[in-house]
Amino acid sequence: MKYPYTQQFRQNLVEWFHREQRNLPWRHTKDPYKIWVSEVMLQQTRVDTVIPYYQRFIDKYPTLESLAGADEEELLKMWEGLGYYSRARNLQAGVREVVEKYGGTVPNNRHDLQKLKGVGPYTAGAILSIAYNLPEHAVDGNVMRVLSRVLHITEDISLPRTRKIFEKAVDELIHPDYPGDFNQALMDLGAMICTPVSPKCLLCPVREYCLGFMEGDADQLPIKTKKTKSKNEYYDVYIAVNDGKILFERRPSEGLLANMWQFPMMPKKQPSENTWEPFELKYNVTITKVLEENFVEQKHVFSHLTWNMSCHLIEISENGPFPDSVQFVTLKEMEALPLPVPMAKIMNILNRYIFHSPE
DNA sequence: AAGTCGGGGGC
DNA sequence: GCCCCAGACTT
Repeated sequence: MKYPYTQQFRQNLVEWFHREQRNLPWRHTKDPYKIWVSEVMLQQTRVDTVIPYYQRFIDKYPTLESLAGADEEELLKMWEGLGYYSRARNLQAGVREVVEKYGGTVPNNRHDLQKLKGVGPYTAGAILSIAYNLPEHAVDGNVMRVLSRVLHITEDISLPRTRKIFEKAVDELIHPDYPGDFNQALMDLGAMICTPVSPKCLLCPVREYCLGFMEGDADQLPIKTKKTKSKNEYYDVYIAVNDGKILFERRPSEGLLANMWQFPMMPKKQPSENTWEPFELKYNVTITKVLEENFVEQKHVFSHLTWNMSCHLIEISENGPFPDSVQFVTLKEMEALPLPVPMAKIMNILNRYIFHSPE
């Protein structure tokens, strides 16, 4: 049976949005480039986290051309702490494609947009509807949650194919006069009212048209089965000092935390495994003094794995030669390098140790 | 379809 | 601790 409240739902939702929408930095522009930047940053990332990054990023790269010409390490530094760093590289690659193939104008059709690096079905729809005011669906986790309740859709949203059901639903529901506002209204509703736990149905502007609310099981939706299991990884981390400089290395250009910088790390199968000699061999250094054998134990949880790091503070002799990815850097030089959060944590502890140590 | 890819906030 | 977030890409 067909959903009978299409007209009222879309109208009440958009009217509510026009009254209650959040004041967000990227809502003061229709520049497709800036909308694009915001949407990429918002992938799997909360609004409150993104806001300061977005503002710094637009200040530094105010135009598509400025981002196209940016230095990659500087770009990564701007993204530092935001996570999913391939987003930054893909965004720059996409922007460069637009400069080269489309003369600097962001495409206004789904076909060309989705061919750009880092632009998938959601981001394409968001750019099209918000920047170009076109009636295109932009289905994310938020929209699936809201519409699973409104339309009482009980398909498992953890299955990739389920997204198509919601895209079709949006195609029918979307407000033809305010497509961008409609899509953003679904987001705001999901963020403020139709929340994952304890949805505020009594405050909802469209509860009269919500099948889930009528059934009384809105808070049980959406159905999501798949659960992620994470595994433990163990490392020795060597903070290796020589003449005021610290041994540092750039991670490989692909995979986890690609191209970001770290203290040298030796993977261990067991926490008890000893990697001191393998470390000397791998990095071609000699340990001359152990300053703090157990400097700090640091744990860092990623979405799919956990790093358990045993950090050691040592002095080494500079043997070399070293590959390009390995360098001695001063604390000052280190500040300019993009560090993943687990390394920034260790860095903070090291700074406190150096500058505030009681001894 | 399942894994990979960060980090933080809320409970 | 666990869940989820304005997802995309690879295999």
